[in-house]
Amino acid sequence: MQRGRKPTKSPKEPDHASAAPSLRTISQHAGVSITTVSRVLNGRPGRIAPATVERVQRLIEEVGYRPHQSGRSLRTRESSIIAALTSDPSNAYFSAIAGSIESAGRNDNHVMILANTMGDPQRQDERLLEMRSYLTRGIVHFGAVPSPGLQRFLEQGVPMVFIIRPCPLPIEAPLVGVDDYRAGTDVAEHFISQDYRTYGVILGIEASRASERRYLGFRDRMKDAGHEVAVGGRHIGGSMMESGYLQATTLLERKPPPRAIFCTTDMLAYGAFRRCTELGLRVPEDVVLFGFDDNPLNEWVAPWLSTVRTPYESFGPSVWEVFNTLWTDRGSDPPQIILPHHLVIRPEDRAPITRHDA
Amino acid sequence: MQRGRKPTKSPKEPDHASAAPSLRTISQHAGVSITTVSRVLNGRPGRIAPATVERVQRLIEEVGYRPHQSGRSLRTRESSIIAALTSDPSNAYFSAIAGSIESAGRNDNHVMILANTMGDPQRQDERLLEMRSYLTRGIVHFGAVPSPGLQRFLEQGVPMVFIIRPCPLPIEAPLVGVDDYRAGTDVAEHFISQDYRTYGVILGIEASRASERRYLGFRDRMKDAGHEVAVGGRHIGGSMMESGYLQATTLLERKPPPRAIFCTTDMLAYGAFRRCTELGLRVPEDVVLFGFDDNPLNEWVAPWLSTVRTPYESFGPSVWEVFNTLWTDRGSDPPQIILPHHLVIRPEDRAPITRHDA
DNA sequence: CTGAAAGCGCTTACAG
DNA sequence: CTGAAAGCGCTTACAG
Repeated sequence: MQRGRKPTKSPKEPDHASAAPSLRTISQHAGVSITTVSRVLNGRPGRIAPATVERVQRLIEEVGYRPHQSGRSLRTRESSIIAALTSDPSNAYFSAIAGSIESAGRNDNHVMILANTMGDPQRQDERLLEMRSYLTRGIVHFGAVPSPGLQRFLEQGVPMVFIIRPCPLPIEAPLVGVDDYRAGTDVAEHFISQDYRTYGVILGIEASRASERRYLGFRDRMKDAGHEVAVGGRHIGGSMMESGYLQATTLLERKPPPRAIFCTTDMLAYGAFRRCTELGLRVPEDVVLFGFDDNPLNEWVAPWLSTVRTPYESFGPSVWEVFNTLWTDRGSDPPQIILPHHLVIRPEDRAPITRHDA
Repeated sequence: MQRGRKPTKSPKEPDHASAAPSLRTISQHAGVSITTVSRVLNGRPGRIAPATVERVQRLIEEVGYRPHQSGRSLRTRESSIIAALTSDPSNAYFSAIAGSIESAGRNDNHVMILANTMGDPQRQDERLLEMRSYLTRGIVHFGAVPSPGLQRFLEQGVPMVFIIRPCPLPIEAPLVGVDDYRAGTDVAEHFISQDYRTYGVILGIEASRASERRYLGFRDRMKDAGHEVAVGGRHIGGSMMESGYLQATTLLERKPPPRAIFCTTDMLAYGAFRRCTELGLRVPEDVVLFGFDDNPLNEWVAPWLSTVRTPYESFGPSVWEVFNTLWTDRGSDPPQIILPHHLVIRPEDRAPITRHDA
């Protein structure tokens, strides 16, 4: 099957490629130039005859034409892709936020790539390079770690926004998060008001500035009130739950054991919970666990977990807002959005749910 | 700043674009043609002088060059993107699977787009069209709904694999899942062996063939044994948890209420659990709840939930295997991989976790 | 072992 | 109001 003439067909032609129409397809059917179709598509200047617009639009609709992104972004040097990089993909709270970002992006026809860095600086850099090769318009970080690549990208002005966990480098970077320090003091305040007497804390990874700030706020307020805080340890690999379990093990061996424990994320508290039940301790009757994030599942399966609720549904729109700022007035101060938080004390009085339809 | 000569520069030139090297950058620095660089990059035929290879490779490494995906896929009419479409992004079990797929794709330099269809046929079709405009190499469906677009894409031979929930259309389509019917009978078998006497079931959405099959297997086996099964209702929108809650409400109003309830997914069981606790019923002492999937969080926060465990870590590699089959021998029967399942009965004897390092 | 050239699908000055 | 043409970065026959 040798064919050797000049105007070669496309190089590969997979079976289903025939199905994907191009600008040319539309232009031929409509009897106009591809320029015109492109302009209709983008609502561009150089106004086009209403009749033409309508005809072209109908055609586009009919064949389900969508411009090939590769052609478009090759030309414009810009894509409609944003990337969400995380070191902790199993975190359900992150999933919820990722979902909210994805939804918010929908309105602007953006698409979201999800990538796992495994919390490894080298992999993170690899991912960053990869994302650039896709001309991603923006990168969302959840749990970034310090790395040379991160530094370089930050300096190059690649639009990046950190969610919840601030940039791990000593650089002012765009952020959507909560006032971690303040939230920590709020939890301390609550503990003090309940007069729990003995206190402990279970921490996330060393590199997490969010975890650090929550802890500092908590500890500072406790110290002010003259209370000591026992530290269970640090997250040292494995899952957060495992880590919470191990740190709880350490804490609960103390004499006396802490009556109330602040965990800097719900996942840690889940692990601690298991240890408590193993020891026959009831939560919160014997040991109070206080988490952070309010994982969406809590209200169903963790009625024993008090926590700091952060509005995960708001992250999507806020991240979007930051990106828009970044895309338009580049050069201004890095935008930071601090979302409100509040304490959720459980068990709470729960009203039975009633069917709202039917 | 009017410039009008022929060899125009790139159309837009964002500030950070300078940072992204191209084939030309490398070729100039190396003093070879872009053809050669491209060949080194792809390990292509027409063997290249080892010295050249090395020089080029060093350069690539140095500047952190990665080929622009838009250029590449415009030329090859193929991308390295796979898409995961779901109607249920908040499902932690799905997140776990998505993570496993993403990891598996890593090895082959693929990237994963995550998109939410909201279970709406129209949105699903919109997403499908959009994914085609990105030339996605494959689409993974979790909870697809019947739609004209789905049908069309299936017929056009776009590589798609359904995970857990089979294709909702009467078409044989690639699948990675479990033997749902059999799993349903297994649960029934267990219930019977425990002699729980009164039985109920809480179901997912009508369109879910997976949920349906689990139910049928369960009901058939129960019927064989002469037991009746009370149906709580159907998922009719809202979250799965809410739905489980409402169906449990209905079931538990019966006289006598079911002693054991099979929920076709863990999320439904979570909702049911809340209703049980509201009514002061203990799980599993008063009401046995049996779920499906074994959400990774269960072992930490739901020691009361027995469930059918499906090996979510195996999904990534299996999905990949199916895609590879689809990409190579197109035309053969749609590959289907049935992963093994087993019952997890909780509360189980749990050995305390010990630190494996340090 | 290496390179010049064509062309994938798009957008956008430029010229009518 | 409309179109011809250039060029984004890549891969791949084809020709040395």
